Amino acid sequence: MTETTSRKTAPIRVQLLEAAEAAVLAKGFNATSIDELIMAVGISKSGFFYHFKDKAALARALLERYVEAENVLFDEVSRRATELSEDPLHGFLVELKMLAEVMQDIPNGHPGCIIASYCYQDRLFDDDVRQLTANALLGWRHRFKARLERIAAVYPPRIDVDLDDLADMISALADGGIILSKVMRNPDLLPRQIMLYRAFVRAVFLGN
Amino acid sequence: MTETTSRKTAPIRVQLLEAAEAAVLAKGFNATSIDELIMAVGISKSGFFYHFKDKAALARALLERYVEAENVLFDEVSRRATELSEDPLHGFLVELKMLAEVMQDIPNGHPGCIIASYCYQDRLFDDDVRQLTANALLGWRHRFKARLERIAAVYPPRIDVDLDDLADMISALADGGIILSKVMRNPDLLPRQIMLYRAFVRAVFLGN
DNA sequence: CGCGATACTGGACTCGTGGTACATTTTGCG
DNA sequence: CGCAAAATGTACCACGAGTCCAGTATCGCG
Repeated sequence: MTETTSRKTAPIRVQLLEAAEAAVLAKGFNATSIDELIMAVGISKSGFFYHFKDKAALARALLERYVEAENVLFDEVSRRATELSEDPLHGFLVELKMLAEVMQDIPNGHPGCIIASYCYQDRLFDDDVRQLTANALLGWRHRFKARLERIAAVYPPRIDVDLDDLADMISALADGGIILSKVMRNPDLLPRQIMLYRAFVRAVFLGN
Repeated sequence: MTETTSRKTAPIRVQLLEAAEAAVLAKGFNATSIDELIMAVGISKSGFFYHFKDKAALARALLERYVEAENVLFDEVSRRATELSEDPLHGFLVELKMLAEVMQDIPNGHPGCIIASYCYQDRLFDDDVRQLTANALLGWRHRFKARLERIAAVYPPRIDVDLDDLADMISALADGGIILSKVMRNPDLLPRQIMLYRAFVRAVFLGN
C-alpha cells in the first residue's frame, strides 16, 4: 500500500523532512528557517511544532532518516550483487559498479550527505546527534570490512593495506566525491571516484 | 621581519579571519555571528565594518586566505620532495608521505576544509565565491595531474585509470578523510587515507 | 609642528526573522 | 456523538545584520 515513491501526497511530517533535507544540504542547518519549511508544505508554524518539539528534534529526525535510507540502499545493492556471484571478490566488484551506477543515475547528481553537512556544523548539535553520525560511519566501516575480510580469506592481499582503512576509504571517497561533484558542478566525478576505488580493491586482491 | 608565525599580535584583520575560520568550521557561516568575532578580538562592531564592508566580504576573504595557505603548503611540500629525488614517481611518493606526516602532526587533527564547509552552504554565497571554490579544486587537479603525467611518461601505468580522476582523488580523499577524522574523533584517519592513496599510486605505476 | 590618512570607538536605530508559548479550533474516525 | 490527532492564530522576545554618523587616537611625513 504505502510505496516508497507514493503517488499520493506524503504525510506532512515526511514532507517537512524532505523540504528540510534539501534546504539543509543547500544552506546548512542554521540558515534553514522553519518559516521556509512551513511555506513549502503549506502549514502553519504551530503545525510544525506539532510534528517536532523544536528545531533540534528536526535535526535528529533528518539524520536518522538519512542514515536509514543509506543503509537500505547499501543492503539492497549488496543483496543484488551477492545474488549475481558466488565469489566474494567478484561480488564486491559488481556491488561497487552498481553503486557507481546508482550515483550516476541520480538526476542532478547526489544531493549531498547529511553527515558531512552536520560534521561542518557540529557545534549546532548535541552530543546525541554527534554520536549518531559517528555510529553511522562506524556501521559502514564494519559493513565493508566484513566483505573485505571474506575476500581476503580467498584472495591474499598483494598490497599491504589495513582493512579498516580500506573499508573507511569508501566512505571517504563518497563524501569527498560528493564535494568534488557539487563544487565543480559535474555529477560524474562522484561515480568516477567510486570506480577508482573499485580499481584499487581489484589491485589489492588481484594484483591488477 | 613579518614572519608567518609572528610572535607579536597579528593585525586585527587577520585576527578576525582566524576567529572566523574556527567558528565557520565549527558552526557554519550563517551561525557565525559578527558579534562573537568582535568579542573574540576585542573590537567594536564599527571596527569590523571598517575591515569588511559586509559579511559577504568576510566570507570571500576567508576563502581566499584558506586557498592561498593550502597552495603555499602544497608548494612547500612539493619543493622539499622534489629536492630529495630525481625520479618523478619516487618524488611523488615522498611528497605524499610528507603530506600525511603534516596532517598527522596537526595537534588536534585537521581543523577542516573551508571549501567543503562552503560547499554544503553554497546558497549562502554569491557566484563569485562559488567560482573561487571550483577554481581552487581545479588548480589542485592540474597540480597533481601534471605530476602524474610526468610519472606516467617514465612508468607506464599498470592499471587503467584516468589521470584527471587520479588527481582529483587526492582532493576527494583529503576532504573525505577530514570528515572521517572529525566525525569519528580520530585524527589519524586522515593521514591514513592519504597513505592509502599513496599505496594506490604506487600500485598504478609500479604494479605493487 | 601640523596635516591627513589609517584604524578604530560609541551609540542609536531599523528591520527582519527565529524560536517559543499557549489557547483555540478543525478534521478524521470508530 | 465524542475523542484524539492535526493542526491554527496570535502575541511575544531576543538577536543578528546592517546603517549612519560623530568623534578620537596614532601615525608617518613634508
